[in-house]
Amino acid sequence: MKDQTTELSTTEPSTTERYIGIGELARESGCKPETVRYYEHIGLLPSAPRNEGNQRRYTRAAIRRLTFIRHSRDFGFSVEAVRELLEMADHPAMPCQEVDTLAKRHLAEVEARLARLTAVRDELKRMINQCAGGSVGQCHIIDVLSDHRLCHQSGPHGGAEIIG
Amino acid sequence: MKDQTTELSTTEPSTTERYIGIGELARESGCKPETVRYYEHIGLLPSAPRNEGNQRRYTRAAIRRLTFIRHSRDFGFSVEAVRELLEMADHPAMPCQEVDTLAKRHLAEVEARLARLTAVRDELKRMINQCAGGSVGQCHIIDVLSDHRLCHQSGPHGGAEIIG
DNA sequence: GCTTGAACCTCTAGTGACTACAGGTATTAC
DNA sequence: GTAATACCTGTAGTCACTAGAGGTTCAAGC
Repeated sequence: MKDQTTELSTTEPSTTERYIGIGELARESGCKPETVRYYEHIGLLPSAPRNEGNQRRYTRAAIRRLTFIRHSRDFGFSVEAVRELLEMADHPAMPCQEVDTLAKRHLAEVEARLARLTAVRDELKRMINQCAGGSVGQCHIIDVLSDHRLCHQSGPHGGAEIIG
Repeated sequence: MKDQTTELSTTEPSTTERYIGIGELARESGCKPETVRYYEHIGLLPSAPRNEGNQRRYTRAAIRRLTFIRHSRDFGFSVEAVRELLEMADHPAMPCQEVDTLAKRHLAEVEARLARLTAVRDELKRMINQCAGGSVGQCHIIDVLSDHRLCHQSGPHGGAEIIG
């Protein structure tokens, strides 16, 4: 189940390994060349070695590291959290408690977002269903948006920044 | 149930209405003075009249309009959608079909986000539960992040930008 | 060897929806 | 009169990229 390819550092290519360009790396790991350059710029990926024409050359190790990054981002971890996860993944002998803590904290945030988003969905559904379809002046949707007291939820819904 | 305060335009204060400052307006409608100025800047709120000292003065109508904006934003409507909703609310005689369409489109987006966020939550839970608590090298969380094939979900989770 | 087109390079600016700050002016309470 | 607070404008920063300008390098075909 577990092999030796877990290490995510991109150092030391083996003697005859094939190098790939940034385009192929991007395709293989599901992102764009611009994003790869951006990740290098902010230090999630190490500076890639260059060929004589100043173009970046990558090995398979870079694909693994970038895939890890993309996958972590897909899970909603922030770039800073990904930075910490990479740091941990680069030290396989360390205890994984910190990884666990990070994941649990993120889960808690995801669940909070889910709760707020669910409340928003329910309220949206309710206001759409109650719209009788007349003029704007009689529109229940506009009413609810005008007056918080018409909401079934008690508190505010949580702010747009929280629900996406 | 319905009164004459639905109109959201901030024109024509009645002869003896009390004016309030930007701070009180912000408090009353649940946002910050900076945000009020920002909304004026992007044209969601009309330019407020000023007193002799160049400070903005508002009436109750501004509170209603700003509350509508904040409430719509809390529901996750984009600023551009809020702009359209305000335009509609300002014309109460028009049919409310467009309002309905806007709300339904937004509901569909919210439901899509909910589905992706739920998938992320389930996968996060699974990987946290399967972590035996040893070293990073044996950590199931790191494994799953390294290798998409270990996910129960088939496709990608949808991208961080989508889940918030 | 030459040409063409794709891929690559750097650097800057833009996105959305605010938020924060700097450096100044006005109002209000005592 | 003075001190604290509220307000003003304008600019820059946030997050995680994305897009574009303007140029260079590479790979394939002739």
